[in-house]
Amino acid sequence: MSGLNAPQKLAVEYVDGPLLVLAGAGSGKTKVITEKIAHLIATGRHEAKHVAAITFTNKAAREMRERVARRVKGDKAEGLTISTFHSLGLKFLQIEHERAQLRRGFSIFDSDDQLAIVKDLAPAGLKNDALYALHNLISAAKNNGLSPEQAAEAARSLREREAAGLYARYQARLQAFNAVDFDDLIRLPLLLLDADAELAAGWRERIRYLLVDECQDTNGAQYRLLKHLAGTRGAMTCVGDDDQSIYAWRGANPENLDQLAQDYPRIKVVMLEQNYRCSGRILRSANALIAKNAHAHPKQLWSQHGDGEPVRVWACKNNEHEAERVAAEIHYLAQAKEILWGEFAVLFRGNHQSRPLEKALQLLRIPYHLTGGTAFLDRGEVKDALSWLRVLANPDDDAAFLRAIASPKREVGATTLEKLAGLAQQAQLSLSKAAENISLLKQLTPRAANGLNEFTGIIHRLRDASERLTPAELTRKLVEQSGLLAMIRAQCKDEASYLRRKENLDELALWFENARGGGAGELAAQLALLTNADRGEPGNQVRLMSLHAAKGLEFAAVFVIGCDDGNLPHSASIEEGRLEEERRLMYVGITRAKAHLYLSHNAETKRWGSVEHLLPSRFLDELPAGDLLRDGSDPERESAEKKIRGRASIKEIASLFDP
DNA sequence: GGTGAGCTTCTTTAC
DNA sequence: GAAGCTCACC
Repeated sequence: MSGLNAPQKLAVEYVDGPLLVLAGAGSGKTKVITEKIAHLIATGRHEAKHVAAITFTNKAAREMRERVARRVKGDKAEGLTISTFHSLGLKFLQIEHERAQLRRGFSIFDSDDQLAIVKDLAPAGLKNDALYALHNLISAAKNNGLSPEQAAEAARSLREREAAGLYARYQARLQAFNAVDFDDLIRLPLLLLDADAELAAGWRERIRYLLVDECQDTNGAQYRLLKHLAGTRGAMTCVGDDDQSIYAWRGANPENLDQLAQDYPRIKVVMLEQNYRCSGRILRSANALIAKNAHAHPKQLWSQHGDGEPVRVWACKNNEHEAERVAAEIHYLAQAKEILWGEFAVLFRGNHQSRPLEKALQLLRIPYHLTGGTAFLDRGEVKDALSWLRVLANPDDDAAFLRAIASPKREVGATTLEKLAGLAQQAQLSLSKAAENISLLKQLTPRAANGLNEFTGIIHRLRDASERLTPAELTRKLVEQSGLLAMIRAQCKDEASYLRRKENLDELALWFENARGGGAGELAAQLALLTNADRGEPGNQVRLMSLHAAKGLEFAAVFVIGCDDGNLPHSASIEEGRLEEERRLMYVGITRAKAHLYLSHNAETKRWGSVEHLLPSRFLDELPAGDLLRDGSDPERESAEKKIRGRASIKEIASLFDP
């Protein structure tokens, strides 16, 4: 174990009881976790198969897996669990599915599927935001580990009581579909562990040492789950930073960090306050910003680094201008400072902000990798194929059936489906099973029955074949036999768009090829937990991602774009009084940078087609003026720098490639 | 039952 | 400014 400072060393070596590591940004917390895993294994304290590290994003899990692989060689790391809370919950449910009253191949409902249930059950005519609100209330109850009954008892308003009633029916619907939603991946394991001490003991036997990253992001249910896994002996290390709590909107409860000390009075607390990442000016900016938040336990982050470059604050005309400046500056810095493409990151509040950037980077032939969002899984053709896989694995998945039966169209329309739904309900069957039922089919028009028969036939053939095929092969076969490929071919007017969509389907199959464990159904469930962030290896490419996705990463040069009031902080968060979380988000962005930091704002932006005027983010005013270099504040320096860069516009740089 | 024109409507973030 | 929805029409 090399290169650890005293508190880091203490955190790694302390294994005699529960440990809380309060780790400031850039203080080496991932290093502590990976070193600790290596330490636990190397000292023979625990075999790898009894150690589990939990993170919040798949990306963080992968990052940690890579770092552990570099640190622990050979088969020593065999059986080590590094996964997200949700992946662990999924694994738990796939093993314990019977106790959870789920059948093998159960589906995971994504946000769209979930909302569709709410829409179906809620009073007709509710607007989208009311439906979202209801779903959020259900989700909040689940995140607190409440059952529908408990939610009803806890309800403090009419709205909440109505939502609790809806929750009960929502859950019944999921049960009927042999499906779970994201929240159930935490709630159901918790429910089972609460109810069965033996089961809990069994899982503690499997997971004898637990490490939890980003502990401030745990919600109520996750916190109780981790207590189950750690048990009363508290064989665990929790790492967290309340200043980087940015997930309250999905139920995260940073007070869980304090709760730990109450639940484990013997807990040892280690503070990591030395920042190894940021230059002096960057760190001072971050410290000044976060000091505006109320703190129960203020940290003092310090660093041995020199001042470094000033933090640049750019006033841009609009998003295109901003993107062009960023691209040109990256182009310049890469040459002048010999910074690799992969050491640049452009961070933004919303994923849609990447578009102008992509254009500008393409213009300059700068390779980039866009992570974040769920764009891949949201592609229509990918959803279609996944729906087919879900029906194959889970005949009770009505949501998947409804999508699959309509892609491609086979003369089964809304009228038939409504009729089928009625018949299915009477017979207590799922849609897919009802469609296989001859006597039920007789009650439909011959044309509709034909269409359903055709569908059922294909499903049966694929299901038979699925036993001999790998998930990847099954996916490829399905794409052909379902008629999906032909449908895409017919829909696409030009060859290029056909190929692009076909490629997405190829990529789906490829993902299955590289994934391990389970049949197509299990893999399809795992896939539901992935986002764009988890696709492909980002090579030596400029990284484009949301501020949320950037947590835990570091780069030589960071551009935080769109520092506009209303965007960062976001207007919705301002209205809901979540300004401190927005400030933490900005803090996370700033502290990703090692040497070069750029914060840009815009005079105007286009929103839904029309132009909107903007003011700079209020957070920019909270930064120490002495460490900033604002546009226009130092004309002499600016003109000197312009001379060094030697070019006026991105067009001129681009013309070097395309004369 | 399927299709396209014309209308409305906007989750930021992610498992 | 795109995506989804409704409705008239084939």
